[in-house]
Amino acid sequence: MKDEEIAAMMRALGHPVRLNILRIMAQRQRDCCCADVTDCLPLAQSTVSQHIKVLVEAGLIERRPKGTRNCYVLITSKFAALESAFGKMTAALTELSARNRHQENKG
Amino acid sequence: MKDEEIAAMMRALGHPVRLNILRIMAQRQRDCCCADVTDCLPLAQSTVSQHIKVLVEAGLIERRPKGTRNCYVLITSKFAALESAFGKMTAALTELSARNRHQENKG
DNA sequence: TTCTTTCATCGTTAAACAACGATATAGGCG
DNA sequence: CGCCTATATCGTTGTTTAACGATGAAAGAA
Repeated sequence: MKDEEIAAMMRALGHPVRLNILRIMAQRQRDCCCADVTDCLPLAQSTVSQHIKVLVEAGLIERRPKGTRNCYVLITSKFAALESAFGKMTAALTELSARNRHQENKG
Repeated sequence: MKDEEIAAMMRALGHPVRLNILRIMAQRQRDCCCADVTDCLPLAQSTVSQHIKVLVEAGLIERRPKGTRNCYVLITSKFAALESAFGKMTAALTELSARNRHQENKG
């Protein structure tokens, strides 16, 4: 996973409303459409739709047209991939950082 | 860890240059100052300093004045905390999402 | 066909971000 | 003290984001 892609997903997750939207979508029994999310938030429908679009474009959720509504589902594989990539990055940073501190103590 | 804090860290990580800066800081042997980072990037010093500020304010790195320079070190505990929070969130989302799909298949 | 519902998109506004060059401050050196 | 170095901050510019109300398109009901 390239930095650009990781950063794009992080950016999509970098807004509390969008974290909330993801939880609402996950908690919702069965289908979850835009109106369901809007009902749970003090935001205009257009604003919610815009946030949803950001999540779709980041590849974190999927749109499924269903009659007159659009249902959204999480793409769990993408969350897993991001978690893995982030974990690897954190491990690398932490390891290098620790090694440097070790040398610092010696010098 | 609250959504607002998670989102703030995610936002700070949501730019490829900042991911790069973190790697540069971690890879660097011993101290890492602003000039060291700037040397590795095709960006103005002021721009790099600004990115560093974002990382400091997100609580991901720490500034340590050292003579005429400022050294920066990763706060590994914050990375661990974020990784943990993100992992929990992902697990919750995935679990709920899977349960809903299960019920969907039944209904 | 006509009305209703759902929702994405448009247009707007204000705020935040990203990049730059220029400036200012603070620590060391002569 | 005066000079140099490192770097944070200022001011500017152009871009992106976040929020809203209004509009428009598509599916279904009357």
